[in-house]
Amino acid sequence: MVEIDSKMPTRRLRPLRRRELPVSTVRLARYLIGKTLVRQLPEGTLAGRIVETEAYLTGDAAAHTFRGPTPRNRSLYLERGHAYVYFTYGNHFMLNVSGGHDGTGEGVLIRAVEPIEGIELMEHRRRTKSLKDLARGPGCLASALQVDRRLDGVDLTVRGPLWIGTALQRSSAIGTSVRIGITKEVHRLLRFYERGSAFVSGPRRLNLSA
DNA sequence: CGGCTGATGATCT
DNA sequence: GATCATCAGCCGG
Repeated sequence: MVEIDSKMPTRRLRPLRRRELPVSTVRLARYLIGKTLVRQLPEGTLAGRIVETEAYLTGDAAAHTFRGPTPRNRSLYLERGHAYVYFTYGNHFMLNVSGGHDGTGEGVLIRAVEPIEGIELMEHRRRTKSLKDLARGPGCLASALQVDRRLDGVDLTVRGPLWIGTALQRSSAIGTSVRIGITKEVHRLLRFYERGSAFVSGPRRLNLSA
């Protein structure tokens, strides 16, 4: 039993309840650091510890909702705790958690996780055995966890194909920086990461101070 | 490690 | 037609 448990750590988890999620999207982005992202597939369970997030807010020119609702971004307007998955650069899916109340177009981009469970499946999918590179960066993360548009709109607060569980281990200090890969609102400090984690993306200079 | 570049296609103007 | 919340590969230091 002990052995099975160590290979399936997500057995000990429960989904986060919606009322536990901060309504403030900035607070949600910080809150999600250290929590567990779980992907359940017929072949097994994949899971990782969230180590890097970014907030995208109302009135934020870098947010997909800046010009209002469109068919693509409608999931961002759902009550907090739903998935917004979109496709970009011709190759990659990105996973967000919707923030705020129903009708508020905010979200948290999940940029990196520390692999916890289903590592062999992730290695196969990503075609690398470098643990730290399996889910480092939002496109890599989506590929490793087999996240695609079919998961757009799913409720992340209930056990299902994709959900967010409680933390397995406490997070160390959270650092703050500018967001990565955007061309607007570049100065805003809306990226959050676990300090000292080897699984965080981005240039080293963004991963030092608080 | 940091910097640069091409790939690739959905989305919105 | 431009843009894009990226990545892998390649180069120089």
